[in-house]
Amino acid sequence: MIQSVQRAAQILVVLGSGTPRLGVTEIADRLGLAKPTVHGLLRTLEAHELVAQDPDTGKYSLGPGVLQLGNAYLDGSDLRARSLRWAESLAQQANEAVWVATLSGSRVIVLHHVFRPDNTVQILEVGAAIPWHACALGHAIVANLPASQRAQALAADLAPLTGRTKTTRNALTRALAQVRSAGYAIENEEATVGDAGIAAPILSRDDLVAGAIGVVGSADRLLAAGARDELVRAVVAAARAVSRDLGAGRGGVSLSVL
Amino acid sequence: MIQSVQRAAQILVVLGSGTPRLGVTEIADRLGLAKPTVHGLLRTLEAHELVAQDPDTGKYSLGPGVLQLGNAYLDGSDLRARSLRWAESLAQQANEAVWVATLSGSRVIVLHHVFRPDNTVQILEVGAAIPWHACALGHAIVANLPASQRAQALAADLAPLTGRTKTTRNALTRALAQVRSAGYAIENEEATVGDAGIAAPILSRDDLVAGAIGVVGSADRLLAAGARDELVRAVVAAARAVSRDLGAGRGGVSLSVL
DNA sequence: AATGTTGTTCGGTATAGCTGAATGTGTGTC
DNA sequence: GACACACATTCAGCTATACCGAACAACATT
Repeated sequence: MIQSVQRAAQILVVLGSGTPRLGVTEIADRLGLAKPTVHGLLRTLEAHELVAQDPDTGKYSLGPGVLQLGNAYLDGSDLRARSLRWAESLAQQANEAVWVATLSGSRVIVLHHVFRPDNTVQILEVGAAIPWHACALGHAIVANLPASQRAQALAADLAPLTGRTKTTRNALTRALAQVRSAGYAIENEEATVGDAGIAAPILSRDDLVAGAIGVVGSADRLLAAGARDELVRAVVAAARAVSRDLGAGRGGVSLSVL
Repeated sequence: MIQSVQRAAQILVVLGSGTPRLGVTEIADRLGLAKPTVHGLLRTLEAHELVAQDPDTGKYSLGPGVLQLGNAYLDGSDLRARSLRWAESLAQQANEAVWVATLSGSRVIVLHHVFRPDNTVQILEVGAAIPWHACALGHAIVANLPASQRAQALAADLAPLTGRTKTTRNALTRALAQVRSAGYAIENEEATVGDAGIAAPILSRDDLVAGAIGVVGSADRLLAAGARDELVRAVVAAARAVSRDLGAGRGGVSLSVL
C-alpha cells in the first residue's frame, strides 16, 4: 500500500463527503497529517485537475478531472452498456423510474437512471451512493454475494435512514435469505420516506453478481395490491435479460434464480 | 510534486482514455515505468475503489469510486447549482438541448445537460470532455480568459474533429477576438457533423470566466435565418442571469459584456 | 495596530517506495 | 498433451523520495 497515494485518495474522499470546500488545515486535522504534507498532496492533485483551489479563499474542492474520470468509468462499464436497452423498456412497461446499480464498499452506486415516463421534473441520480442495507438494489446484490463478502457487508455500519430502515444484523440476514430464495428484493420506505423499491440481481459470467436493476417510486403505487406482483415479474425479467447479455447462466449454482 | 501521486493520477488518466481495460504491463509501457511500480500503485488505488480488477482476466479498469467523486464534484459545484434553473428555462424557450460547461485543461467538460424538450431518446452528456477549440462553449470561455491562460489554451494540440474544425492558431485567435467583442460564440459543425452550437460566457465574482452556457443542436435549426438571432439573445440572457446569480458584475473590466 | 488565523516555503532525516530479478499462473501453440 | 510465452505478482536491497518541524507571508479579526 503506497502511503502517499493512500493519503491522496483519502483527501479526495474527504473533499467528496459533505463539505465541498475545505482548507489545508482542516483536511490535515481530519486525516491526522502535518499541514505541509497535505499541501504537497493537494498541489499534485491540483496539477491533474483532480482538485481545484478557490483563488479567493485558498480553500480546496474537487476538480473537474474527477468528473471526467467518472464519465470514463460509465463509458467503460459493461454492466451499464448492457442494461441501457432493458432499463428503458422496463421503465416504459412499469411506468416507474428505473435504476441500475453496483456495489462499492458498503454502498450501492447508481450507474444508470431512467426517469419515470411522466413529464415531471426529476433529479438525475447517476453517481449517487446509497447504503446497501437501506435499498432493494443493495439487498438484491448482497444476498447473492459469496458468503465471505456478504459477512463483510454485514460488518459495515448500518445506520438508519428512516424509521423503517433495517439496522440489526439479524433482521438483515433474515431478509437476505428471503431475497435469495425469492430471487428479488422489496424495500418499503427504508431509504426515503414515501418511496419503495423492487430490485433483482444481475449476474455476469461465472454467475457472480455484477449489480442489480430495479424500480423506485412512490410506495403507494409500487406496493398496491394489483401492481406489486406484476412489477416484480417485470423487474425479474429485466434482470434476467441483462444477465443473459452479460453471459451468465452457463452452468453454476445460481441457475435456478434465472 | 509528489512522484507517486503524480504517477497514480497518470494511471487514472490512462485508464480513462479510450481503452477501458488495461493490463499492468501495458500501463507500465505507456508511462515508462517498471511493472512492479505500477502494480503497487494499482493495488493502492484498488483499495479505495478508484480502480477495479477484473477477477477473470486480471486487467484493470476504473472503479466505482471515481463515479462517486464525480457526483460529489457536481453536488459541490456552484456554477452547476446556479445554472440549473436558467438552463431549464433556456431549453424551454429555445426548444433545444442546453449545455453548461467549464474548462478543464484544454477540454471543456459538460456540467449540466437539459434535453431538448421533444420526446426523442437522447444520451446524457454530463461529464463529457470536448476539445475547447471545437465548440462554441469552449470559444466563449477561452475568449474571456486572462491573456496568459488564453495563450496556454492556444498552445494545446488543435486536432480537427470534423472537416470544419478550426485548427490554426491564427484562425482561432481571430475567432476569439470576434467572440470577445460580440459577447457570444457560434460554432457550425466544428465538433460534430450536422450539429451547431451557440454559447455565451458565465462570469463569477471578480468577473473571471467560470464557464459557459449554450444550446446545441442541428445546424439547420440553430442557424436558420429566422431562429439564429433570437437564440443568440436567449443564450446571452441566460448567461447574464447565471453570472448575476454567481455575483458577477460588481465592477471590473468585462462589464460591457454583461 | 496587534493577534490569531490561514496557506505556503524550506531543509534535514528517516523511511517509504522504486527497480531488477525471480516466481507462479494461465493461455495459446506445436 | 507438453512446451513456451505472456502475464500478474512477489521479494529484497538500495536509493531517492516524501514526510515533518519550524519559520514565513498574507489575511481577517479584534
